[in-house]
Amino acid sequence: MIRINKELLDYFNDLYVLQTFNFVEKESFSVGNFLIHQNKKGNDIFIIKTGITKCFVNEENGRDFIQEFFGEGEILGEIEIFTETLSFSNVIALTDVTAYKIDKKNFYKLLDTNKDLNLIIIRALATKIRDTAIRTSQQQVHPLDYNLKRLLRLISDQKINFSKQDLADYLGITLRSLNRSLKKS
Amino acid sequence: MIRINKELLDYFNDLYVLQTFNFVEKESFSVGNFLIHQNKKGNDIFIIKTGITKCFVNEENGRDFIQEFFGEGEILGEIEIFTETLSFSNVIALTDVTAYKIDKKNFYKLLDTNKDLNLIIIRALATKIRDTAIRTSQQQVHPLDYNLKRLLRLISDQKINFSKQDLADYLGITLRSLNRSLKKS
DNA sequence: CGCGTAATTGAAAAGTATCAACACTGGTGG
DNA sequence: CCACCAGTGTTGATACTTTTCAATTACGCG
Repeated sequence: MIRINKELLDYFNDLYVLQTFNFVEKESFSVGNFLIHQNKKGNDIFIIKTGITKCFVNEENGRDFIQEFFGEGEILGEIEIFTETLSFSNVIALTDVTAYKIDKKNFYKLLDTNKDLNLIIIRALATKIRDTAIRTSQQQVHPLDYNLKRLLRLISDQKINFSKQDLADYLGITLRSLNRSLKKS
Repeated sequence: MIRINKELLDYFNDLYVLQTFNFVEKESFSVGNFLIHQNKKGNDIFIIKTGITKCFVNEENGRDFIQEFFGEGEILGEIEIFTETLSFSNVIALTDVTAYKIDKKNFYKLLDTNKDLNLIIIRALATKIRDTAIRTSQQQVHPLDYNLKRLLRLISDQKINFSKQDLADYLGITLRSLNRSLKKS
């Protein structure tokens, strides 16, 4: 449930360490800070180096829906850049986070000069589509208890503690329903 | 709700007509035929030239969830190729469909030699992610009546008639619930 | 016409949301 | 040191929504 992308992480670690491309910056975010704001224009992409983030959409009715949790090596902000649209989601640091940052112009330059990276990005996007599609179809089609059991299994593998509200938002249900289902099982 | 991708369509139309790349085939599918089978290995990507397809996941409990309807210029089967996994969904022809087809090896060759195409594919994937994310969060967070009203508005723009079952599967609800909600409004 | 598929509807059961009250925790300031 | 507060978590009662099951009607086509 916390996605990582070792391939991308390695790539940007090298890029940064070897200084083969001088436009990669490193930036830090404390717990609770936003990396990306919904409905704002984004001019940078981030590659998470350490830490965990939460990507969520805030709907007009006040409820949040968590798209996914992103960890090491995951890329953020690329959708906005490629589709030339405003951000459709927020990204917030759940732990302290460090991330590589590149602005739009230089990211395109990097893609233009490094053929390898094109395929790596394509794979990253394809994986995002696949994971998201699988998760959303399962959540839509199965009852809460079933989804929660699966989620609890996934969580037990992680070191981080998720708040109950985040779990509810991830499942697309209310906190009350989450607690009831937890009680039953 | 029926996604199209003019950029990709133009690209492959040219490729086919100008014969600049000889490994693009054209294939036809009649209504109800499968372009892609869930849990099967796929070795080709398709670009829809004409017609409309339905991409849906069949869950073990028998229910279907419709990921999306794809029309002209949309690419199919690319996720399986890029992530090197079995198909996670079915794709079926809702109308008669014609599509360009390229096998994995030649698709990679094409990507390798045509830099333009890399960015076009990246944009296509990014758009898929964005559209899917926006739709699923709205469906999870809003009540049925709200979602149905939005959907009906989208449908009215299309020439094709969707079955009630498909609409229900698209919304992730039962046919009975769809009918009740339709009655009310 | 007759058959199969799609669409409609009712009634009861199951699942979720809403509202509201209360418990626990870790600060912060008097 | 304690009172207070804000954030998080828990629980009950009730209303509402959706599913399940089942029966019936409408429609297209050989």
